Amino acid sequence: MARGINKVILVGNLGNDPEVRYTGSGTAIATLSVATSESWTDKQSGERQERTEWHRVKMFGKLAEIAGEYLKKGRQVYIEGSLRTEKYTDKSGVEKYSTDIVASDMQMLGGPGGGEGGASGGGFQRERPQGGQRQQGGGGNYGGGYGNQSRGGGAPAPSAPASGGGFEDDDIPF
Amino acid sequence: MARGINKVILVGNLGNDPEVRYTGSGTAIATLSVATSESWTDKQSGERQERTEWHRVKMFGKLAEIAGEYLKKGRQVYIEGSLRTEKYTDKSGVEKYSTDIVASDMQMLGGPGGGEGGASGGGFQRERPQGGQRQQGGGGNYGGGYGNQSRGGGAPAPSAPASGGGFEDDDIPF
Amino acid sequence: MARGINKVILVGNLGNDPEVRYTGSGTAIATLSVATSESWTDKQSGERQERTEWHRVKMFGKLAEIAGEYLKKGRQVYIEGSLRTEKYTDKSGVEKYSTDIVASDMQMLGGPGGGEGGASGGGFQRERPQGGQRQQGGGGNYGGGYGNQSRGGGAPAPSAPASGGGFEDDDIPF
Amino acid sequence: MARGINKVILVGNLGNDPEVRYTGSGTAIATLSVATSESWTDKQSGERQERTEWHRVKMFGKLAEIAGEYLKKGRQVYIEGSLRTEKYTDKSGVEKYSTDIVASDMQMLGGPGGGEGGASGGGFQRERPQGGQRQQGGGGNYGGGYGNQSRGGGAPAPSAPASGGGFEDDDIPF
DNA sequence: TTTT
DNA sequence: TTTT
Repeated sequence: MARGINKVILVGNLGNDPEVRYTGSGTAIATLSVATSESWTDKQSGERQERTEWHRVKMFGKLAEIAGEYLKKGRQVYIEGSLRTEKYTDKSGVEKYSTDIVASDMQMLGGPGGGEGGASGGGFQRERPQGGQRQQGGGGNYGGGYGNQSRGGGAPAPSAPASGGGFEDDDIPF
Repeated sequence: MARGINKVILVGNLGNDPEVRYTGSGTAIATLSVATSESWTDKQSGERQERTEWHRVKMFGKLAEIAGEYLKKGRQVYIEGSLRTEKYTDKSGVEKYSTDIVASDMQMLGGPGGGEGGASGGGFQRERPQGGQRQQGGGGNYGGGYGNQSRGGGAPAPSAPASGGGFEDDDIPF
Repeated sequence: MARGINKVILVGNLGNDPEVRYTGSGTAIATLSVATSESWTDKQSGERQERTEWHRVKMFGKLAEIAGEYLKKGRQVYIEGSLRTEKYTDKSGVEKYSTDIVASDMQMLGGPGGGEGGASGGGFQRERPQGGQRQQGGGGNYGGGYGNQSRGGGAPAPSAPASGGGFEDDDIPF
Repeated sequence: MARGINKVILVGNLGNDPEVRYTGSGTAIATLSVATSESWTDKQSGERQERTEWHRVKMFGKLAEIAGEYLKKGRQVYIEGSLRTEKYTDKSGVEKYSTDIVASDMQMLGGPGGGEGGASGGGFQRERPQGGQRQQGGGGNYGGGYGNQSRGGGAPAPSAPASGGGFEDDDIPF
């Protein structure tokens, strides 16, 4: 359980192709660099200004694999995740902090190459949700699959109603 | 998979105790009425105005059970979910539309009874996330458990790395 | 001030060109129909399923004008707004409810025509924020300008339609 | 205008009273330390784990003043803002990065002292929105006022510190 | 009514 | 390092 909400939503463009690595146990880890930018006209100078913010986004497991396969430099993406700040000591012994966004959901948007990138692979479809819930919040993007795994730790909650358990639509008293 | 993001975030108070029903197969379904309000001063009359928006929120499974057990009228909650509009025909044969928020996450906030309501029950804890991902977006609230079940359909995605699979912290190349 | 958060975030495609109308006082009102969809494989039948959710989005003022000018059927958009449910009586005297999303921010995403649609008009740039705050939350999209006006009252943006200008409720063509 | 969405939503508790400073031109700047935490049961050890994430949140102007007046250590808050990473060189000449959340909206939630903290001050009410728009996204919280000023430039709210008022970068005590 |  |  949580005490708190720690949520980040980004829509931006990749500055580079994703970097994908694998852990000893074979879990993919992707790192993305995502730019969000804005521009405005300076009131005093009247000049056009621009500021770009770069976000380091980490993805794990299936989501990382999809990122590695379909995302490319320049591509526009929607990312949902949470902030995680890590403290580390660099080679010179200096303590530093680094803030990442750990993605729980990702969705490719239009843009360069935007058209062809749909995850057509057979492994990513979502299965029929239980509980009469055809529709799911935030839902249905590539994070769906990995979200499962990562949010709740692999096994379904013990108390979850058995799947395939005769939940008929006309049972649903909406 | 999805084409699109359909996300609602509410922080509001319950107008009533949740109504909980059960499907034939035993899945709990809770309906909540959540108020979000705002007030402002009318520019012309200078009078104080207020508008309250009432949201009908549906929850399923474990999340519904927690709502039924811990949420009470007046309680302040955080809700995350998605919009679902249903078309139905009322008793007099009139076609109507009804828009619900299907919750994927919920978190009790302070307020009346706010202090004691933490889900202390043993069944709701999240298990250790895999993939070196100690932390999860939005995550970690009561929706975590049910999110699993509902987002991906019970069983973990087949391709998920085996849990308990020797994923050591020092494997994580952050 | 508010007691509560009432926030909607959509990424979807327009089912039609926006409909733009004007109030008696000249404020533009745009209505958009935005689809978010998802698909999954039914666990029992093994068949591919799809569900599309249609959202009615309202925009006002500058934001509505930009929508009318740049958005087209098929276009992918990011929308941020809030839920507003209206009760009304139809021609046959039946009470009905209708839930809209009142947009406070909008951003055109890639997709059909995605490349050319940037708001190049001279009136929409943001000026230099004060307070050392170069960067602003959510900020910087087309909603920025109108958000000003609508979120805080205060001094309407110079280009905003004059307030107090006979904007009667029955002018509102919802 | 923007190309991108950079949005953070937090619900957490303050680790300390806010620190409030003022720039040379009189703009308030508040720094908050907000904790979001989650706990889970480690699958291997079966032990209870907890991880707390600390977020540094910056507020400016009116929002900062409200924070300074009403927020206290332990208080639960809703924060909406955007990520901003600053590069700086510490005293020993080491380059470091620091990631803040620049708040655009804030709302006090229940909790210690949660009941009494409503912004009763006369200056914060929102005025009647124009355009038939009684209701506003996310809107209506304390960020409304300052959001105006910071999001769009345009005409600063009347009570906003004078723009162009010698707010130099080296005034900014980040 | 969109999109993939 | 992206994008417009």
